[in-house]
Amino acid sequence: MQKNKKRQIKKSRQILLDNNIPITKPRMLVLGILLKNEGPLKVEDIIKLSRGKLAVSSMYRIINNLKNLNLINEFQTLENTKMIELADVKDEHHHHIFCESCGAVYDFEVDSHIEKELEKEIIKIKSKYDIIVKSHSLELLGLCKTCRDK
Amino acid sequence: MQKNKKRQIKKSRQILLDNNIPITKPRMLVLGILLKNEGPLKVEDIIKLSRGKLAVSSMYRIINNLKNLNLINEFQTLENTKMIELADVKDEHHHHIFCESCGAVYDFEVDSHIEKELEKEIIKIKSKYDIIVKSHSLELLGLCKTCRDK
DNA sequence: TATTATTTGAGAATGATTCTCATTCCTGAA
DNA sequence: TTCAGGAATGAGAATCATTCTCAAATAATA
Ligand SMILES: [Mn+2]
Ligand SMILES: [Mn+2]
Ligand SMILES: [Zn+2]
Ligand SMILES: [Zn+2]
Repeated sequence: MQKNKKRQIKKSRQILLDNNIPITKPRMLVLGILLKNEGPLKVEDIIKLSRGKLAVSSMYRIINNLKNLNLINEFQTLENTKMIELADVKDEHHHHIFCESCGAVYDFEVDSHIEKELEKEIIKIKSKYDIIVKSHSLELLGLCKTCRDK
Repeated sequence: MQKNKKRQIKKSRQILLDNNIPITKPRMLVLGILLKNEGPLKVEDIIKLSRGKLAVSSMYRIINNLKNLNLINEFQTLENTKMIELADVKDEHHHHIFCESCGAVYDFEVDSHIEKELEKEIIKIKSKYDIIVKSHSLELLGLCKTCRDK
């Protein structure tokens, strides 16, 4: 576990170095939290997980920071709560499923062949709408097992 | 044009009747605005288009009203502004493309065969994640012609 | 038209996010 | 290693969207 933590610290530092922004305690803290919890987090969660070591205003500033560097994805839950997660590294790409009853969010990937198919289709859109498509997001809405069993 | 307006009024009234909620001036007004502008609107736009004939609080109440009846879709722009549009009627189904530069939002439909393909793929998700998928949303991010030309 | 429950309007209250600015912290040069 | 200058942070005020409250207006119904 200690090993893991060290690796995360190294990784956080590297991310900041790669992006030419100063290595500060608050930024290391936020990255550490995002690295440790791979799923998406609510702003509120990040605040809690930082256990008073981070001002709320700083947290928002840092998140916007990272967002501008395309280091994090942001999306909204069904109740319009903002959620944050580390961005996909190149190649990799994932989507989200929401349970419409309990609001849980799950990551998922589609088979690469359908992702390819999808992308082919998306490229056609350029000609139809005269828009060059840069990225896409697919979200599913459903009912998780726990909620179904109730 | 007058003809069109009358048709819209009739349609708005019918929507309210179908859903068993009282036909009131504010509700007719909001539905009229949503019917007239088929694209998605910001809350702010609806307020403007109602030209002082509608209290802000009422507008929010009515929107939530219609949302609970599944009569409208809601989504967020890139800048996290809420947008609203009349929901797809059965069968029909559409998606959105955002221009990441100017923020414009366009509706689009994917060819039915890929939509089918997509849905097939989505069904598999049930077994993988043990979630029954009810609906999906696909959003594209790109660059529109006007922005490209600049 | 009169009755009654529902809806509306106005503005207060709330909650999330941004802003401000004095203080603290990084970093690179000496 | 120390230090100076510029950038980042913390605390709380300000802003903005949305919800809440409740008295007054309105719609459905007979
Ligand atoms: Mn995710
Ligand atoms: Mn649309
Ligand atoms: Zn659930
Ligand atoms: Zn554009």
